[in-house]
Amino acid sequence: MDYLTETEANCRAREVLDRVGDKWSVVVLYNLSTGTHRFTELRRAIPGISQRMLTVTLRTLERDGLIRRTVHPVIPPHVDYDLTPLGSTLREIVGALVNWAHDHLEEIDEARTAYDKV
Amino acid sequence: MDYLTETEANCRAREVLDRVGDKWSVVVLYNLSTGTHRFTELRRAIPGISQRMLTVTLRTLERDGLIRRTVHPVIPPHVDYDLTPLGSTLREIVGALVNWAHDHLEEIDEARTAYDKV
DNA sequence: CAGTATCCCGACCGATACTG
DNA sequence: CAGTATCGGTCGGGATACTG
Repeated sequence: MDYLTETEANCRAREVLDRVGDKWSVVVLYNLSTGTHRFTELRRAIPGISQRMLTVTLRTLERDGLIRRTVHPVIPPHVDYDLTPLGSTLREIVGALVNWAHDHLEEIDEARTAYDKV
Repeated sequence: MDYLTETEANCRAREVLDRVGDKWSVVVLYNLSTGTHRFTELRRAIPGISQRMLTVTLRTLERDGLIRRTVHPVIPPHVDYDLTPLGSTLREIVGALVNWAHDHLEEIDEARTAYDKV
């Protein structure tokens, strides 16, 4: 693993990391890692996300060029979301992150409990 | 890459991802990836972080068992921070994330500009 | 179905001052 | 040096209602 200098790592990269690190982006990207999904599919797949926040998150990811929004002009409306090539370069990292969180949930819970006990 | 079911990926893991994904955690973890650092070293290394937020971030990471805080009882105070074994398991992922952000800054900027122009 | 549009509360976080 | 304490503004984000 190469390490960037402090300046490289911390200055502009922080802006980008803020994006990836907001409340819902990683989960949305993870769900789109498996392929194309519609708005309502994502809403169902992500417990707790509000309609507003799903919209906002999707727009932000689209603006950043990470996902593509495809509108099919039919009635009722049909909109598909999938990863762009740029978004696909995040697939591995996002997957690793979600797997890490899943694998270390209990360790973190234990650490918190131990910390709070003191 | 194995994909977790929606439920596995989204429920409890979201709590953990919120931690990793907050404003400063990734940057602090990244800086500690290179080894032990003192409070003021981190403060200098991370432009824009306030004293308060560095303290809060370090406490949270310590509580979650990701970093270790070592107080040397001398005057003036000397406190070291480094990754725990659990924290070390995040090293690769955090490094990949920071490198990704650094490598794709321009693409994202271009995507934003293009999106905003429409 | 896939959104907009508002309202509004609470937390996040920066600024500042103080301390063992 | 490495914090803690307090204040206050901003804004993330939930709830609700409405629409092409």
